[in-house]
Amino acid sequence: MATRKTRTERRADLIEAAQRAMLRHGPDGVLLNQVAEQAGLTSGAVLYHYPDLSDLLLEANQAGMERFYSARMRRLAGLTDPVEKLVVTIRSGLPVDADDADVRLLCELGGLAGRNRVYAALLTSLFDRQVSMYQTILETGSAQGAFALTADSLTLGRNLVALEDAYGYRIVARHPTLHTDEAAELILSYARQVTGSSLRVAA
Amino acid sequence: MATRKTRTERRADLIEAAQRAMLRHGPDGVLLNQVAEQAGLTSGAVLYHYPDLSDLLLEANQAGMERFYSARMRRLAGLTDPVEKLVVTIRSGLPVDADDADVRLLCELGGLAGRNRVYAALLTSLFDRQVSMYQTILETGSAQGAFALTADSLTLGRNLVALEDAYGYRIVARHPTLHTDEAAELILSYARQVTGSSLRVAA
DNA sequence: GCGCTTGTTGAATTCACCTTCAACAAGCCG
DNA sequence: CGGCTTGTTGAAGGTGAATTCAACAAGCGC
Repeated sequence: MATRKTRTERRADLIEAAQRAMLRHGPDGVLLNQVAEQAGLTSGAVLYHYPDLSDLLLEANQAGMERFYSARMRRLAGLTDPVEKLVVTIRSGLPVDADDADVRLLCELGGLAGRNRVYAALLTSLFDRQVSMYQTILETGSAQGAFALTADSLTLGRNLVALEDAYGYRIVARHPTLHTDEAAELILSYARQVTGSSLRVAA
Repeated sequence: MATRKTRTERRADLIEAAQRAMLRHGPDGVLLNQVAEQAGLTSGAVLYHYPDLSDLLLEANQAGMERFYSARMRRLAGLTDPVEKLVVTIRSGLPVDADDADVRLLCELGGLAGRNRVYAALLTSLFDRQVSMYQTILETGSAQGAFALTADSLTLGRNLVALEDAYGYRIVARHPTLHTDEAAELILSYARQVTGSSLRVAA
């Protein structure tokens, strides 16, 4: 029997439980009882807080996306060197390993997006925000003379995010030789070329 | 009442029906009756040919992947100019529009791959085969003096396939401004840079 | 045209999940 | 401490899907 919690606490628990359940069973295949099990509750209790399961799943996925995006921004916050910013940001766009929860969830949603307009819109927005993030890094670095960009920042930003995304899928699918380090190096090879920088952090 | 067909014909029908049903309902959410409906049969008839639905789904997805890959190879077959090969191949890796059946199915499977080792292996294999395809194009072009590659062909091939894949997801998710033409141009911008070629087909 | 194999249906069964709800436990506020 | 709100359970009922199977139709070999 689960300990009684306040409305707010329980809703936060349920969002995490829903994320875990979706990782196991997929965002559209997940069952009410599976979420309840992850939360250590009965299905009735879940329904008490979220009368419609799809509302809970949507909130859980939005929360997952925001966590991913804000973690990237937070890592960026302390840095000033454009080269360091770019290198760190490329890393933070990749899953740490094949079991990375945030990226696995994003990949699941990517599949769904073809037939679910809501998730499609959310992912599109996330993509565009990440592109903007890169554009800011690239243009700032360019203005400071650290980068000599070979194309407009929109093109470069889109390609950088695209590479991250695609390698995220490969890593999550457990490619036997293409792990996080290799993926980062592949993206860096592109970044070096289009920034004209060796991307070595100044001493 | 469906007309009676031979074993082979019906199995081919069922594979197509399964593909359509998966496009509507997702590869892991699809129901036996939905496949039957697409085939114009009852669930019993489907089960007669495929006692286990997951076998049918697997065959349908393998068939989808092979069709995608072999269509790319076929488009390549008649060409001799390395520039033309590269340009055509980049195009053939993108969905024609957001409703492109083959790519939509591949995207669905990409999401699944995080928790299904079989589909993960199939997609990994498809990725690697496409990388090899690009490597051949790039190295042949390089040997013929059409390209001056800026990195090893494995790096470039992987990045080209990665870009295709990622933009496939964006297009399928109906990005408002990033359509097939724009995606092709983004990938071409990368290809130009790493081949040192304008990628204009010689007259 | 007869009989056998192959393909298909429709109904019956079973099972899993969702949904609802009456009962009850835990705090909180008077 | 007594009543009220809030959170939770467990069981009951309803629904829908998978599965099984007896019956039947369509062609093929003879």
